[in-house]
Amino acid sequence: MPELPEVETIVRSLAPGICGRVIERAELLFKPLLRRAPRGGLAVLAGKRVLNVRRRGKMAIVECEGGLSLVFHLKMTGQLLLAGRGEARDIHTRLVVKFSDGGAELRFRDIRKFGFLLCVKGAPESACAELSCLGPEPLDITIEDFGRALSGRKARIKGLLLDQSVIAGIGNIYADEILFDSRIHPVTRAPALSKNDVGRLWESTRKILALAIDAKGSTLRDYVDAEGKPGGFQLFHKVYDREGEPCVTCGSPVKRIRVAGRSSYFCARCQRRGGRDKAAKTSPAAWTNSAKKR
DNA sequence: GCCACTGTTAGCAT
DNA sequence: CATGCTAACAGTGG
Repeated sequence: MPELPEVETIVRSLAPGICGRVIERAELLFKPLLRRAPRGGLAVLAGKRVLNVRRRGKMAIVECEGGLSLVFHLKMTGQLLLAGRGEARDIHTRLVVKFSDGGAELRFRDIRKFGFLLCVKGAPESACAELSCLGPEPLDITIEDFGRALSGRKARIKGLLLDQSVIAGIGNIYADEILFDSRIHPVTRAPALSKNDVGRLWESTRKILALAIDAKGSTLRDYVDAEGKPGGFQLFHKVYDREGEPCVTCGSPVKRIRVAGRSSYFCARCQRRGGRDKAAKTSPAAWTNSAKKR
């Protein structure tokens, strides 16, 4: 489940535990996890110090000496965990990174085996397509660029929010929560969004993701941070996984439909179809145009 | 037991 | 090109 807030929480909880430490060796327990690596594989990491841990979209990046980086995608059930060398590991552990100080090791655990790891040399953003194809970070993007990202698109807004090349880091849970907060129906096509809609969507995106990070992410099932602690934002979900329960705003039952191949929860009364404020209907492109004028 | 469903997205068909 | 399904995997719940 790790979406942007969960990966951000993982990165923040992992960084103090491994930054500055020297890697002794990495044990790859499930070979297909490693999608790409320099010749010789993960052995190149031996003796390298961890310099930094950061997030891009839903990916976690561990930057090491020698221009080497580990890029993790956790997909549905991946976890990055700090664990003492003696701590029991289960059959779902796919990678173990040991440090020469003999302290806590980094483990990648993944039940469904969808997750992947890249070991790249050089600036990760230019060294791997998985990162370079990502759209802007939702917490960094300006309202003008957000409108620009949607302009010219004809797909349903929910699908676009989930499209990592449009905007990076949003997944099924937060897409639904963001759409509810901005009172936009998930099947609304981008061209039907008014300027006002796009403005609210931008604001809700920032608001929901920031609140979720504050709460350390949402734990539905597998997600925990590097210390094994669950998040708390699931307690604040207003529509996700609440089919049939009353809308927290108007009391009408939360609906569930299929959009972009995913379960999508929304309130049919609060989230009207085809964009909200028809009177002021303006395509997302208007954001681009009005932004250029200023 | 069988079937539907799950937080993602690459790959393929339209 | 953009868009929209489906499969990849393992587990859970009806």
